[in-house]
Amino acid sequence: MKKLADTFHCADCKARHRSVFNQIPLDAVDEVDVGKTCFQFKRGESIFYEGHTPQGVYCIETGKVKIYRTGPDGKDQIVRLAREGDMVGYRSLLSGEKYSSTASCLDETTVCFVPKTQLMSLFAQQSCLSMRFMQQACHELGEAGKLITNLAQKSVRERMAEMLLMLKETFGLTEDNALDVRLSREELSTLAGTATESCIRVLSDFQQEGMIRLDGKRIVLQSIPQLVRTGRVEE
Amino acid sequence: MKKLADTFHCADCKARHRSVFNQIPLDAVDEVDVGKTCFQFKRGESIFYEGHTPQGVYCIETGKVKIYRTGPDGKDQIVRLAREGDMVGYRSLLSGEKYSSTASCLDETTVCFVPKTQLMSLFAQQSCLSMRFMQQACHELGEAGKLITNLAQKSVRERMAEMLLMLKETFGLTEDNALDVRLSREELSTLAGTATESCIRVLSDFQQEGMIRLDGKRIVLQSIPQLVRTGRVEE
DNA sequence: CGTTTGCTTGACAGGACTCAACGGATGTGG
DNA sequence: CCACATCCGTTGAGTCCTGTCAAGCAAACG
Repeated sequence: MKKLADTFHCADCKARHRSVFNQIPLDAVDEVDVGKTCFQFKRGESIFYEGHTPQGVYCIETGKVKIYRTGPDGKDQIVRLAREGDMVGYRSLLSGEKYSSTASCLDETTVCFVPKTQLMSLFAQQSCLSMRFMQQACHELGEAGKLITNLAQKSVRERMAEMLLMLKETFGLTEDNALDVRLSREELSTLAGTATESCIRVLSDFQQEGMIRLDGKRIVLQSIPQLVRTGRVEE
Repeated sequence: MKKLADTFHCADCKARHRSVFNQIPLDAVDEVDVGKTCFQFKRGESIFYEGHTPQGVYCIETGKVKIYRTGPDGKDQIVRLAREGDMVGYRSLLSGEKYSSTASCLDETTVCFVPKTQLMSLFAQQSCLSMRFMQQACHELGEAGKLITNLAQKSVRERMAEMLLMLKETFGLTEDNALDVRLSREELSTLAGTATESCIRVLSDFQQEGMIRLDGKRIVLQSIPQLVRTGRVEE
């Protein structure tokens, strides 16, 4: 982790259009910079830890982050993924609880830290902002409900197919249709809520069935309709 | 479902102290009544349905409600329980989505319906209110994360123990330590994310081990510490 | 009082996890 | 730049948990 000497400015941020700050008029957005500190993390480093007390929120400027909880056996469960423009750590701050999860970087990641006091003053100044945060929380709550139903009702095979599609939605594909994230087999299994070995077996099944092609850590999606069918994804 | 001729007044509501409206000063709380409609539901009736478009939010005046999603096989998964003072249906309204779940009454239940326009005008008038909604959503998001980890990592036995404790927290106990909710075996299994038969077997195991006593639909908790241990509940 | 719904038990099959072993990749330090 | 160590990915074997199917009985309900 490295504290950056000069801070990024929200006005310049490429990810602003997809962030919760996107409704704030351009001439007021400098207000968000007040009190801000920027950090750089390497792959594997953590932004915050389960059990600690939140002091503010982190907005991802570049990079990819996994948010996970550690279960009673010490096994991890990824509950959310985030990329540039996404907010992390706001959940616990706003509910007034300690962090219930750890945020760890999947890539080299730069984040802007907005302290609690500044966030609260922003809420007071920009009434649309608390609305946007609320929307965000409510949207994620819906996503969480979906995940709950899937974990409770779908087979490992179905969950794996769905997970691959979710990764596509979240991080997109490279030119050759590979998922644009670097995740270990263990992280994939943690996402799908299964054992690493089961995850590997299902992936190789998918490859034999022509749905995907494995190329080291890279996963190329070859037949999305087939993945949708095996994942029984609605909509 | 019965539309009530006269509406309840928030100022008189016994559940107001534990609702999201509890920060609004008493002399301003009548504002919440504006545009309100009150309904009465019998056990088994639904307040809203998955797929429909939200027009407002429902605040429970008396009664108990389950919020559940229907999975691809038509199997239900309860994602949340609510009681008097709790808000239902706000998630979808505020994220601007259709209902992702159905709310169904476990008891005779009376609710106050606050239309969307009125809620928005309340947000504008009472800045603390949007803050309270946000807190609520963020808190539930934490609960959802807990549920996700449990479903992914715990055994049916462990989840059942945890569920019984959760029901105790949510609805409390009668004088003789029975859970103060009426849930069928099928609803219990839907809560724990398991099959009805598995649910029944685990309950009868728990009874033989002296943790609980079954008396028809009533479940008497006899050893809470033992339940905590078998559920591996943290905190 | 018949019909339907819910509860319970048994038998069975199969999915998914655990344990163990091995080769390959990755990374580190001398 | 090489040797070593560790981590990661993969495969096989075995077990057990958990879901499904079927049937009987009790309870609720109109």
